[in-house]
Amino acid sequence: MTSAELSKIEQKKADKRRRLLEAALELFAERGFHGTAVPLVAERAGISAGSVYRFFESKEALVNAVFRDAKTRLASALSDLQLDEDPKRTFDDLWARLVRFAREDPTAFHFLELQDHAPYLDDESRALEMQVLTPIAAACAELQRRGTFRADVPMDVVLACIWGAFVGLFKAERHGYLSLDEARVHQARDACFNAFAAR
Amino acid sequence: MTSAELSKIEQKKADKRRRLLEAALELFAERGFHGTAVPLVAERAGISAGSVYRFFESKEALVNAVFRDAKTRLASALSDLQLDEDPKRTFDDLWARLVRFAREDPTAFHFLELQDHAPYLDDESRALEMQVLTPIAAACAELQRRGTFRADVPMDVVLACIWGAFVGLFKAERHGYLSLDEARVHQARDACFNAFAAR
DNA sequence: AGCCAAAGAATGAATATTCATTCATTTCAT
DNA sequence: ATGAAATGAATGAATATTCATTCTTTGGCT
Repeated sequence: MTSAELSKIEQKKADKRRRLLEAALELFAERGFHGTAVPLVAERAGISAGSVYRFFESKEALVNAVFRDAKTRLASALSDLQLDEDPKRTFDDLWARLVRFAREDPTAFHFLELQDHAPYLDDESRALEMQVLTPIAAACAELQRRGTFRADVPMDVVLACIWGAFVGLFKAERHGYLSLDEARVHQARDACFNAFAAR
Repeated sequence: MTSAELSKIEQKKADKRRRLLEAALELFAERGFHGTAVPLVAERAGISAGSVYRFFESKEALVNAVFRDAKTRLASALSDLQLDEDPKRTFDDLWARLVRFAREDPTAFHFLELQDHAPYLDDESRALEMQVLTPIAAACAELQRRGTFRADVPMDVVLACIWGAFVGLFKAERHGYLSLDEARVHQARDACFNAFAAR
């Protein structure tokens, strides 16, 4: 067996794994963990039910892998946030990255929104929760330090409100209450900024 | 049979129904619909598994009843919102009512947050979704009409952000990211107001 | 009142179904 | 031809729902 052939097989295997993760992401996002049957995931991924267990030792292991995958993608969308001279730019950059993730990976966004803090997530998955908040918190903290954001409102409150508003915005769009063009996304962004801007 | 005796039995039956709805609310909020076994709900309600079906024809019918119950309570917490002379007062009243509901009925709040738009909700339950948004939308619309809120940001966006921020705030508290005293709740309220206040 | 038969409510074991997981068999690549 | 990979029917545990039985209440009768 040549190394080229080996890699071909590895590639095929990796591809199946990817399809499996994607199918699971879609179905879990749509119907929840307990509401999704493993054979259905297998079918959507184009593999047999039995083969699922060649990749993941249990349904729980699968959902944790899906979670880590999605969370990691979100975290990397927020990594290397630039702290610009102009504080508003810093905020705009943060917001733009969030929007980009929600637009480019809407299923992952939906999944993370639903499965957060679920009891079937293991410790390693739990640990990842922070990793996303950290860069957002850092950006907000910097805005506070510079006096752009009011210093009297605790970090936690700022974060919860901004993140909540963002999630609410895209959830409303998903449910058809709302259609978000770029102008509206910018209005919402500026509203969130103004909410905590020092006067 | 006297009417007093009749009412005693009716009362007992109504009491069981209430316990059943409450147990279901708690468990569904905690573990989700598919993650909750009917016999467990029965046990927590202090009745037998079989008796559940004397009250509700199926698990789906049960979850829909729970949903309507919770949604109705939230709706009534927002009914008769006062439109004060002072626009800020109107907003503060709205916010205070939301806080009151989230504090007095946290399980219902949590449940509604999770089960919104779930596929097992029927048309009647879906119809109720609006009922809650309506008074909030009316209050915000009035604030826009009076020029307190900027008129260039669409209603939908204002609503989604404020509701999202509110939910995010209490979700963060539930997850232990945050502890909310009255001062912080007021800060968040004022931040939401400022977010959309005309300058 | 006090008793009794009929109706109704409640029970929880039994049933039917669904679903995660396993494994004997087949397919495929080398 | 051989071993790894894949399959999907078989397994068994879990679970929604049913139903034969038990218990409670009711309302007529003396």
